[in-house]
Amino acid sequence: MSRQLKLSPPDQTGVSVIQSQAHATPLLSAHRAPAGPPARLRRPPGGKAVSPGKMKKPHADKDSDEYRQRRERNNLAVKKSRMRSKQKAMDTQQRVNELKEENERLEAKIKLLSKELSVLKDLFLEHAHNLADNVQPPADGASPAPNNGSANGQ
Amino acid sequence: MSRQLKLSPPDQTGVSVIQSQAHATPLLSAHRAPAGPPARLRRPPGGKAVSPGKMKKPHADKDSDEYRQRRERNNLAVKKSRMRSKQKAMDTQQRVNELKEENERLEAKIKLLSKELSVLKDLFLEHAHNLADNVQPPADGASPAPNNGSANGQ
DNA sequence: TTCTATTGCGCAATCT
DNA sequence: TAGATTGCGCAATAGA
Repeated sequence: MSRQLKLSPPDQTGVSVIQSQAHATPLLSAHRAPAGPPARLRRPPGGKAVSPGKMKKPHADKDSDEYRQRRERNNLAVKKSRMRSKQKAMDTQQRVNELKEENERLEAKIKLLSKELSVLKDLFLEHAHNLADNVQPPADGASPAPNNGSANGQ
Repeated sequence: MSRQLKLSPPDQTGVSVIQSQAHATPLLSAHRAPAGPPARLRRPPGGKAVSPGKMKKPHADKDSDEYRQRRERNNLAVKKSRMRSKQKAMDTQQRVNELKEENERLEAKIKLLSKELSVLKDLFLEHAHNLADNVQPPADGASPAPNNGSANGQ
């Protein structure tokens, strides 16, 4: 992850650079691999071909038994790692779906509660009026109870 | 994506299958590449080395100008595709974070509404009692009003 | 059929 | 030292 950010040369632009030498050299060149030729043309059967005593540490000959074992283990590790990566991506997507559903449930609940609240508020106001009417005995010819009211708090 | 599902041998389960032959064969073998040797040992500079007149259609020689152009275009496409893939993964992760926040907000709102509802219900009951007391002037020893009520909707 | 997009793979450099 | 990651290019093949 950080390797790229720390060491590798900018190849994000890529194309042009590669293009210029694409035909001349098979490819790979601006990357790492201090002692790593294209890998396809590497190690032409016949000799080291890379000037002996120059490479830091080829680790082992390509034919080496140890080399193959290392490669094999790494290949397995790579597969494993990639599998995990994909699984993780799928899990994340799944998580999104779950959260979406959860959200819908919560919104529905909010809607319900809001409705209930509204109804109760109306009832409350109505009763409050009734109470007031009772406390105030009807006198004169005034209208008994204009118990109307903008009973809407929502 | 679907290639795997249609043609390639089941390696989604992966590991085990691969493992079985991993050591035996150097590498690459159960996959495609009908005419594609390991690629690392392929075309050792000096000769075709793959028995001339055998391959169905190598498309073009590795040295071919057209071949390099095709490879180059594909390499670009690959980079592009992988970039998209990673971006998508990041977006999905971001989506998860957003949904989580949204959820918290909704839950908080539900908590608030529930509390409001609770308070209002209590008030309502209280007022109902008061109303009943006023309406029913104290007489005898009978209970003034059966104003009870299962005021619980939740 | 051709061209691009995807995907599995192995390699090598790095990271842990 | 070994396993885990990651960028890369290749080849097969899916998709248009």
